[in-house]
Amino acid sequence: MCAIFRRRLKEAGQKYTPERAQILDAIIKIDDVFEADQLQDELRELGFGVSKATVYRTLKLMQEAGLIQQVLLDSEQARYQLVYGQTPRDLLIRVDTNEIISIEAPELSALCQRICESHGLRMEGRRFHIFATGGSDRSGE
Amino acid sequence: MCAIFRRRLKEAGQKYTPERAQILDAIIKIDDVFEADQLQDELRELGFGVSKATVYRTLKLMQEAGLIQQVLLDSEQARYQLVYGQTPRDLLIRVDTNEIISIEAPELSALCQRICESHGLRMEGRRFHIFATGGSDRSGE
DNA sequence: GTCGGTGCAAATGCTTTGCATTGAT
DNA sequence: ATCAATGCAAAGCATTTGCACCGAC
Repeated sequence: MCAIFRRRLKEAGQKYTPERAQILDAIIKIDDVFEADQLQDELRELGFGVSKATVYRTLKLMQEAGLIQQVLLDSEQARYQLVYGQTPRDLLIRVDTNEIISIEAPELSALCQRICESHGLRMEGRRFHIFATGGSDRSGE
Repeated sequence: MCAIFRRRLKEAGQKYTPERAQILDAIIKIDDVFEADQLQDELRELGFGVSKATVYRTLKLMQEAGLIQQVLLDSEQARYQLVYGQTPRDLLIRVDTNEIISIEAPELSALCQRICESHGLRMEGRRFHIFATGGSDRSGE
C-alpha cells in the first residue's frame, strides 16, 4: 500500500514526505469512509498535525494515484474511501445515523457490464449507494 | 407536470408564484441534466430574471416534491434532472461525452431490498450510476 | 390582510491557491 | 543545492440565509 504510493510518487517525480506517509497511515487506520476534516482529526490524534491545505493536496494526489476514491452523498462535502486494487465502492448509508456500511454485491458487476454492452460502451466505473433507515431498533431520532 | 407542482405546493401550504412557474418551464425546456447556473441563464433568455437565491430555493422545493432529482458527477457542483413520477435514478453516464442515459434495471430493486433486509434496515432510496466511455469508436485518448 | 416568496448582499463552509519557508532527493 | 512540499492566510465558489419589501392566497 505504502509501497504503491511511493512508487507512484516517484514515477511522477514527486516526493515521499512524512506528511504523506502519515496521511496514508491515518486513512488506513480510519478504515472507513471519511471526510477531510475527520482525516485531519485522526492525524492530530496520531500526534502529527498537518494543515488542511496539505490534507486536500494529498487527497487529490492519492485519488490520481488510484489509492482512494471520492464518494459523494447528495450535496454534502466530499467523502473518500480507500480502494486497494479493486473498488468496494458499493455503500449502504443509514440516513438516520449517517452510518456508512460497505456492501458486497458481486452480481452488480455483471449487471453493469451487461448494461454497458447493451449500449455499446465500455464500463469505467460505478457508484452504487443504497439509502436506508433503522428497521427494528428505533432508539434515538 | 405543472399541475403536479401546483398540487404539491398547495398541499404544503406553499404558493405558486410566477418565478416557480418560470423555473419549471425553463427546466422542461432544458430537457437535460442541468446545473443551477445554467438554469438561471435559461431563465434570463426567457426574459425572466430570477435571483440565484430563488433558483436554489425552488430547486430544493422541487426535489422535495419529487419533480427533480440531484445527480452528482464526481466532485463537480450539483446537477439536477427532471423526473416525472417515478425516479429513473439509475443512470449510465458517458464520461467522454457527458451524456446521461437513464437505465432500467428491474433486478436492482430486489437486490437493494435484500441487502437492506440482511442489515435489518428499511430501504429509503438508492443511487446507481454507471460510468462508461464510447466502446467501438476510440477516437480520443 | 396575512404569511409565504423574492431579491439583494452578506455569510457559510468546503476546497484551492499564492507565497515564503522547509526539506526530500 | 534543487525543486517540490508545507503551512498559513487569503481567495474561490457553490450554496444558504437574514432582512425588508412584495404579492399570491
